[in-house]
Amino acid sequence: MPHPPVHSPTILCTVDVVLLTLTADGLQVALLVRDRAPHAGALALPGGFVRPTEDSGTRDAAARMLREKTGLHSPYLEQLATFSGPDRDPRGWSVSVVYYALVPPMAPDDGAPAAVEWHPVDRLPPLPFDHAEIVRQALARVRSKSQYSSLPVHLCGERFTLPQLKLVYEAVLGERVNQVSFRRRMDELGMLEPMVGETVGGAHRPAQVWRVKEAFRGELSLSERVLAGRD
Amino acid sequence: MPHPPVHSPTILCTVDVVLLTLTADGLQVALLVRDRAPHAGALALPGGFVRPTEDSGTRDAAARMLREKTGLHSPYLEQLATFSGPDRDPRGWSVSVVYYALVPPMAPDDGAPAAVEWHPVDRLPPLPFDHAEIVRQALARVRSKSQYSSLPVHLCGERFTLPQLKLVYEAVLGERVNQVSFRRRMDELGMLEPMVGETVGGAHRPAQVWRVKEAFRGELSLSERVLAGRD
DNA sequence: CTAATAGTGTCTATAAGACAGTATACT
DNA sequence: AGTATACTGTCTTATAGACACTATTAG
Repeated sequence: MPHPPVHSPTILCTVDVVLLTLTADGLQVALLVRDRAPHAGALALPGGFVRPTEDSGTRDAAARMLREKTGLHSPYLEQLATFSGPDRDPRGWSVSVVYYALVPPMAPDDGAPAAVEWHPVDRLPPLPFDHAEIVRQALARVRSKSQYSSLPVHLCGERFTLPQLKLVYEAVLGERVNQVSFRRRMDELGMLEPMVGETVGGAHRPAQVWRVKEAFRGELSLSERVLAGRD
Repeated sequence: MPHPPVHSPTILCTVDVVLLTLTADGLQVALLVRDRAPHAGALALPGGFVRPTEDSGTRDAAARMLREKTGLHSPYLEQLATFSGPDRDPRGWSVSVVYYALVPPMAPDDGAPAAVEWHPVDRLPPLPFDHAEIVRQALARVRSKSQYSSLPVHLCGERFTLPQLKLVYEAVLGERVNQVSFRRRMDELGMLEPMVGETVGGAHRPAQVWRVKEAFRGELSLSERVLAGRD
C-alpha cells in the first residue's frame, strides 16, 4: 500500500480558536498566556496540536481546546479557514485549522480558568504567529455573516429583549440599525418566540423577553435580505 | 524546545481541488482517474500530499496540483474548507485543505492532459473519500457567492457580451435573471469596460463585447445587493 | 420588410427608512 | 402628571421587476 512521503519533513497540524464575546466595551476575544515555547508567556489564541487518537476531526479538536483551555462549551463553533506555511510557526511547516466561536458574556467566575483574558478586538496586544491576521479574518466573517443571519443571537444569553438584541447587532456591525426594519425582519424570520408574561425593564416601559425557538437553536437562520439596515 | 507529540500517529496532510467550468451542459467538475491506491482507477478530485519542501502554503500546493495534474493555471483559486477525520482516507487520520477554482471552458486540446474528465455536477459518478460532499459544498459556495459578487465572470473567457454573462449567471444560479436589473447592476459595479467597436453576433443585432477592467482582474467585486434577481 | 436578438425608458410593485404616534412602566 | 423607553402605524423613498419600445443586424 503506497504511503505518504515519509521522507518529507513532518507537517505540524494544529487547531486555533477565535472565541468572541460581547461586553459593554465591545467585542472581546479570548487570549491565553502561553505556557510553553515558542512564545512562552505571550498572549495568544487558544490552540494546540490535533490528537488523532482523541479527536474525531478538527472541529472536535477545537471543541476540546475550548474545553481544556477555557472551560467553556460553545454551542456555536464554525470553521473559519486554514492557515499554513513554513514560517508561521518557528517549529516548522504548519497547518492550522481555525474555528471561531461566539458565547454570551459570562459572569466573572463562570467556570472559566483565570488564565482566560478577554481583550477588545480593536485594541489587541501584539499577537504571536499569524494570530493577528486570524483574528482580523474572524471579525470580518462575523460582521459579514451578521448582515444576513441570526449569528449575533449567540452573543446574547438564552433570553433577551429586542432592544438588547438590536444593541448586539449594532455593536457587531459597528453601525446604527433601523428599529422598525429590525423588528420587521426578526418577525419575518420567525425564529424568536416571546416568553409570554415575561418582561424586563427598569424605570420605564418594560420590554418583552424573547428566546430562540427550539427548532432554530444551534443553527443559524439565514435571510435573503439584509437583517440590519442602517437608520 | 518542545516538540509536537511524536508518539501520535502521523496526520496525513493533503490538498484537493474542485475545478469547475461551464459548458452548454451546465457546470462541470474536473475528475481524474486515480493512478494509485487507495481507490486506484476510480474518478476523484485532483489532489495530493502537501510537500513542505516545495509548497509555500496549501494554496501553493493546490496551484501545483492543478498544474501537475490538469496542466491548467486558474487565476481564481479560493479556499473552500478543510475536511478531516480518521475515516475519510483509509491510509489514516487525514486533513485535506480543499480549494475551488473556476476556469473558462477550454478548447478541446488546450494543454489539458487527456486524463482530465469533465463531469456535470448534477450527474456525478460515485466518488471516493468524502469527495461527493466536498463537491456539494463547493457548489453551494459558488452559487452563494454568485448572488452578490462577480464570481461568474471567471467562467467566461477574457471577452464576453452581457447576454453571455447573463446566461452564465443563470446557469450557475439555476434560475432566470432579470435583464434590466442585471445590466443596471453590472453598470453600477463599474467593473466592466466595453471593447469599443467590438461586437459579436450572428444573424441579428450584434452585442457589445466587454472585459473586466484591469483594476478588477484577479479579484472579485462584491455587491451590497443581490446581483441577479429573478425575472 | 421580417425576424430575431440587443439594449433602453418607464411604470409598477415591493421593501426599507423616517417619523410620529400610542403604550406602559417608574417616580 | 412627567418622563423615558417600548412598540406600532403609516408615509416617503429607494430599489427591483415587468413590459413595452427602439436599435441593429441578416436574409
